[in-house]
Order: sequence, then structure tokens, then C-alpha cells
Amino acid sequence: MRVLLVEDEKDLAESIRRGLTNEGFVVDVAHDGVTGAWLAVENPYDVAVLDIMLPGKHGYQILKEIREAKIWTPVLMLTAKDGEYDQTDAFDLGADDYLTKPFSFIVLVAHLRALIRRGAPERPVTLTVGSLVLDPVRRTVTRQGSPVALTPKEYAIVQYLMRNHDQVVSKAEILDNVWDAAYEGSDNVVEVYMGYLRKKIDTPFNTTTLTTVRGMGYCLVSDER
Amino acid sequence: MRVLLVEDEKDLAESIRRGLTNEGFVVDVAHDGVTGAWLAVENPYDVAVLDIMLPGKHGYQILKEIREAKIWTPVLMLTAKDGEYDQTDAFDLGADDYLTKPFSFIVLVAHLRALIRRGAPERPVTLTVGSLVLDPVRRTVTRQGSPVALTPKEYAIVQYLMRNHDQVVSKAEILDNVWDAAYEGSDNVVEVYMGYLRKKIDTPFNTTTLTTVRGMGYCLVSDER
DNA sequence: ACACGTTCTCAGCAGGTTCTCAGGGAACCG
DNA sequence: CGGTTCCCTGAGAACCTGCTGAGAACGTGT
Repeated sequence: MRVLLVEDEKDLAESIRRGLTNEGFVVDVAHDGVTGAWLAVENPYDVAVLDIMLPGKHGYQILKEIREAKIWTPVLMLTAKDGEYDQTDAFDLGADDYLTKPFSFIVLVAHLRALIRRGAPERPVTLTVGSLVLDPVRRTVTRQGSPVALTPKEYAIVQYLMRNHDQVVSKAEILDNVWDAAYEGSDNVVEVYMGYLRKKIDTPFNTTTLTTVRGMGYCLVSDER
Repeated sequence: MRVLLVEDEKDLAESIRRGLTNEGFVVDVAHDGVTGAWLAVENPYDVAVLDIMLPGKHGYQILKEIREAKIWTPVLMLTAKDGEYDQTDAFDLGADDYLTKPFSFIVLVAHLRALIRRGAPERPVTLTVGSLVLDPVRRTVTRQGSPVALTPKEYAIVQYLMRNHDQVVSKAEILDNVWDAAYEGSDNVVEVYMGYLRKKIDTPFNTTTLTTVRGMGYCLVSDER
């Protein structure tokens, strides 16, 4: 089992390398992002461990490069709890798993085994609901192939709705998941944004996928009509 | 986000419960396996945390039970490092993730978030009474496959009746379970709504499932005729 | 400083939903 | 059969919810 480890703290990298080797993995280590990305593209690893904070390049950037090169090696991200990116972002960018530092070595091994076991699916990392496609890596949304320009808030809402497509989501849920906890306004913002979104992802295409469920919330249905 | 925590060490359970509540989760705690399994089957949790060492029942037995009940709530197992089952077993037993004690609280939260995000693989969580089907996730009701549009109150009543199908439920029970405690009107509302419902779920389909039991209440029968 | 895009608030409207009431019927009892 | 009780139903009033246009506030880049 070949593992790529990209970690700039040399001590930590060395101790992980030694531990994984003891567990029977074959480990390649890169101490910076450029080398890491290159190794990942050139060699068939079973799994890659990517630190998020790297000199020069962000872990995210490396991941992006790897994915754009159509390499679907499962990636586990190492994130710092106080980092500027919170954990949810790691998934958005196509990571398959993540651990927050500090983590126990045993947990790391378990997660790697799980990732390897699951394997690398031949998948483009996009969300698809009917003819609506969202690419988290490029941060783009298309309907019927045509690109749709969305503002950050709109994008966040669509993403949340697509993750929960064909389910009713309440305005409160949307507020919880798209707005930060500090927001103290009324539900009405959500209604307003639904109006914006309909004008962008439904009206121009004569579709009706963003439906209102009175008294409950909204539902993004995959069945277009 | 609702979490079920099954852990017999009361102190640990309480401290986890408190921490998760602070993180915005809604937490139910069970101190033994029997209660835990029952809760897991009866309620729709987003994720469950299961200790592997429990009085009476093993964690994996509980897991087995809830999976057999077709409940696909993601499960995170808590294993002891020196336990008779080592970590790899947890995956083999159908757990979606596990942590080895002692674990850091931050790691626990991160793992729960990851599990919730990944979500339950499939959930055919529908209520069915005869040809009447209610899907709580989509908030839809169908009879003989045709969708039936219901208002929030109507929907709530149907849901309650379906949960208690083939039993007589009194108007008072319906009032208690569908209207909030502040309601001070008469029983007549229920009669009115039964009229509405019959017009929507029985009359158009030539069925008679919403029957009146004079002096007692109403009964939703599964036998259509 | 200015133009622009984005976010958010507000108020009014339209239509759906809830509930009350009163009259008519159906079931039950002696 | 007559009286009583219980249930059904149509009409309508009060209420609530969600949609929308206008515009203010804010930040960003020029």
C-alpha cells in the first residue's frame, strides 16, 4: 500500500512516516506542495495525506491540481482547528476525509485503511441534480450545460440544497447552514434569495425545480418539469 | 442535527452531551444498550455514537439490531484500545467510523460532522397504510401513486393517524398531538379537517379508509374498500 | 471619490390556510 | 316514532405565509 505524505513539519512528517512504515505502508514524503503535487500526479498512490498549511502552496491548491490532472487518489486532509478554512471546506474541495490536528496516530491509520478499502472511484467531483451541475473545485454551476453566474450567498444556498435534494429543508436550516451564527435577521432573506435563485436557475430554462413547500420550507427536486 | 449517544459511564456521557450541545447538536443519551437500540429505531437521528462496551449488550449487537430494522443512521463506535475487539473490527461490523478511547473532543465533533455530511446511504423511511404513502423527508403524501396536496395541518393529522393506523383515536388525542397546547377552541375543528381529508385522500380514489367511530373518534383503516 | 455588485430590510399584496358558526342529517335510545 | 346526541358541511371572516419591488447599507476595485 503506497502512501504519499505531504507535510512540511519535518519532525511530524518523520514520525508519521516511521509509524506508517511499521504498519506495512510504503511511504513517500514531500515537504512542500510543489513536490507533493508532482509526486501525486506521477505515481499511483493508494492514498495521500495532505497537510493544509504548506509553504508556498495551500493543500487545497495541490488537491485541485491533482484532481484537474484526473487523478482520483483518495485524499485525507490534515487541518488545524484554528485554521482559516474550517473542516467543511475540505469536503467541498474534493477531499475524501480529514483529520483535525492534533490527531492520534491510530486514528490516522484507521482512516487510511478505510479510504484504501473504499478505493478510488472513477468520479468527477461534482454535485448533480437533474440538469443542474455544481463543481465545487471550480466553484461553478451549470444548467443544461449553460453556465450560471451566482453570487457567493446564492452559490452556498444552491450547494446546500443540492446536498439535500428531494428533501424539504426549512428556512431555519438554510439559515443555520449558509449564514453564520451571528446573523440575527428574519427568515425573509431566505425568501428573497429563493427569488434570486429562481430567476437564475429556473426561469431562464423553463424548469421548476426550486419548489416551495408552504409552512415547511423549500425543496430542490431532481424531477424537472 | 440530532445525535444519539449510547454510553454507560455517566460522567463521560454527561460531559460529551454537554459539549455536543454547545456545538449546536441536539443530544439524546442512553446509558444501556437496550434503551439505545430502542431510541435509535424509534427516532430519526443524524448520527449515533455507540460505546462498544456496554452492560448487557455489546455495541455491535445494537448496531446489528438497528441495521436489521433498516435504520441507516451513520454510527460512530467508541472502542477501548485494550479491548478484545481491535479497531479494524469496528468497520467490519458495519460501523461508519470509530474512535479509540481516550479521544479528544474536537476530533469527535469533526468526525460527527463528517458522518452527518456523508449522510445515511439510503433511507426508505416512509409510512405506509394500504395504498397511502407518506414520505416525511419529501413531506409528500401519495395514494395509489398519485400525489396528494395537503396543507400543514392536514399533513400533521394524516401523519398522526398513519402512525396509529387501525386504532381508534379520539378527537382529544388528535387535538393534543396536532394542535399546540395553547389551542382553546372546540372539537369541531377536527371534524372539519376530517372532512377536508376525506375529500383529498378518500373521495377521489373511491376508498373509505378514514372512518368515524361514533362516540369514540376516528380510525384510519389499512383495509380499503 | 466613484461605480458597481452584493447583501439585506421593509412594506404591500395575493392567495392559501385556519377556524368559527349554524343548520342539516345520521345514528342511537327508549 | 320522537327525542336526543353526535357528526358533517358550506360559508365566510380572520389570519398567516411567501413573493416581490424598491431601496438602503456595505464592501471592493478603479
